[in-house]
Amino acid sequence: MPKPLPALEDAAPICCAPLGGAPSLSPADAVGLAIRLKALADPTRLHLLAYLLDQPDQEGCTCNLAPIVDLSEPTVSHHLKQLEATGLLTKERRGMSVYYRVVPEAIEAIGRVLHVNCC
Amino acid sequence: MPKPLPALEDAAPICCAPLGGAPSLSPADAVGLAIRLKALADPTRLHLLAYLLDQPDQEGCTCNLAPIVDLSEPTVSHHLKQLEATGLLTKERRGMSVYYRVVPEAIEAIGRVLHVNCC
DNA sequence: CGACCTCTTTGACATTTGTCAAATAAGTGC
DNA sequence: GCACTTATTTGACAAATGTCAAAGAGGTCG
Repeated sequence: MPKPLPALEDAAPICCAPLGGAPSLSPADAVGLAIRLKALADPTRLHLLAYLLDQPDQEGCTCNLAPIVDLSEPTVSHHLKQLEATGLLTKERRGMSVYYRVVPEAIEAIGRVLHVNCC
Repeated sequence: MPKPLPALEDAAPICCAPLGGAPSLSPADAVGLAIRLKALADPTRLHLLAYLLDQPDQEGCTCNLAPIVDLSEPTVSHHLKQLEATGLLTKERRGMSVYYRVVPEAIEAIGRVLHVNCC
């Protein structure tokens, strides 16, 4: 039985000790990191993030994003929900549309954990 | 049908343009990055990597690692194989044992892609 | 209200994943 | 060769994942 990854609320707060650091990765931190990495580990979600990062205001709405990745709106909605659940995106309703916006610090934070050697 | 992620050979060589960079993430790069991130996105594999990074020589053998993560040897072997397939570990047989060693540059490279804002 | 637009939820389905036990492979030493 | 140790492969299984169509929810505007 593959240990089911819990929702992020149950996981440790934002993980930051580098992977090989002095206080070795605790099991809870490993789970928290894994959840965040898994949210990132999908071509469609990476594509969505990259697209949003390239927008002037780093945001976009579902109906706008679905054509970009060439998937149905429900599917895109599903991906956006995952990205939001892990804090990689924020959502905001404005009128009829819902705008998703990148949280660059969240992406940065994950990147920092992977800094094993150099600066 | 969830597009099956191909083996890494088919994917782009080591990915390095930051996610939000000028040449927006190509589909091939997205797949390559996703494969690597997915290899990382598991608590057990993170645990294994963290443990290996903390060893003086950054290496260990299967029979040594299985107790660390409290899983059967076949399962650990399976995880190690994935890490090796994505270039995060190298393996080397010495006598009866097989030693796996971390490739810190590979982890670094992934971390760099996630550097969205600062230096 | 009612027609319309945008987005999310639900239900279904095939694929992938993590796990183990059992069998197999690779190496050592008698 | 044979017994033994270590590692991997195979086969099975439950759970998670990515996808869509259909139905529902939330807003807008006539």
